[in-house]
Amino acid sequence: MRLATWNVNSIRARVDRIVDFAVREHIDVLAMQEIKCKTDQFPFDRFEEAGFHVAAYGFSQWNGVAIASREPLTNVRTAFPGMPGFEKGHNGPDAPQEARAMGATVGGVEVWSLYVPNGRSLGDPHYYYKLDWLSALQQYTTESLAANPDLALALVGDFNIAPTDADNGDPAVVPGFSTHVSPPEREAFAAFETAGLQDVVRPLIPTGYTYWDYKRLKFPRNEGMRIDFILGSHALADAVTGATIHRDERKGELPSDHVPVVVDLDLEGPDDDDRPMIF
DNA sequence: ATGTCAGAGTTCCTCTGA
Repeated sequence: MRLATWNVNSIRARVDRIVDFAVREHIDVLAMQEIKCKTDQFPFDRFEEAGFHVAAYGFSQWNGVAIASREPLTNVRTAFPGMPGFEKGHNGPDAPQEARAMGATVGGVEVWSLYVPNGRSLGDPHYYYKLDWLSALQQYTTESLAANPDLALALVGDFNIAPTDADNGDPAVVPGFSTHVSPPEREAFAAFETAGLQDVVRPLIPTGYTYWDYKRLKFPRNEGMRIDFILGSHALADAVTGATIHRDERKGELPSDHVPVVVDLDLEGPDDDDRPMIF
């Protein structure tokens, strides 16, 4: 299985290049974030013509997540248990949930397409919403893997966190003043490792960014950030055979400000090697 | 220079979010 994640920054603005990419790169499962449309505005037909099933979820011009898959998606969910909401500048137990998470099972893998809240600025209500949201996701992950330690679980998407200083090449993002690099955000990211997940791309691609702001020639200057990740449980991580960050997708006409991150998975597992050969 | 985008409403500009 070839699994990809991409913050597309509006599916309608660039559906051509997204479907072209999925077909050209033989993507089996494409998790998308920031589709920026309502569910019924999603260009389902364009994906279906190319041979994909799609589940999409959005209810305003902001946020929105989707998963396209060669195989049918089952157990589609539009929130993880305990997912906090946000409304009118404040978070809290009564605030409505946003369209930031979609879970589905495909090919034996539980995949979550995630658009972690941006945080806006340190101390902003949105920043605490971000931390709460990550905490609830970590709790869900911990409980899922406690109940089923061999679950093939993939949390993929735009985490809006640069976990190390090497992941931040944008001089406008300053430790102590900016979101994405603050210790609480980095601790929230590291907590997924405690929960039993690992970044399955970094061992194969130690450096490089996945996002470059549109402003101020950030891409030509390579002042980007690594904020898009594929985190996997041990059952998923054991199956990884390759990874690619498609930096070229930041080039050309109408690019998203993020590029796709892809992993190849051999989910047949070691049992294949034990199977007797029959001639 | 917060120098770019995308979407929607207050529409052929201004606002919000990123």
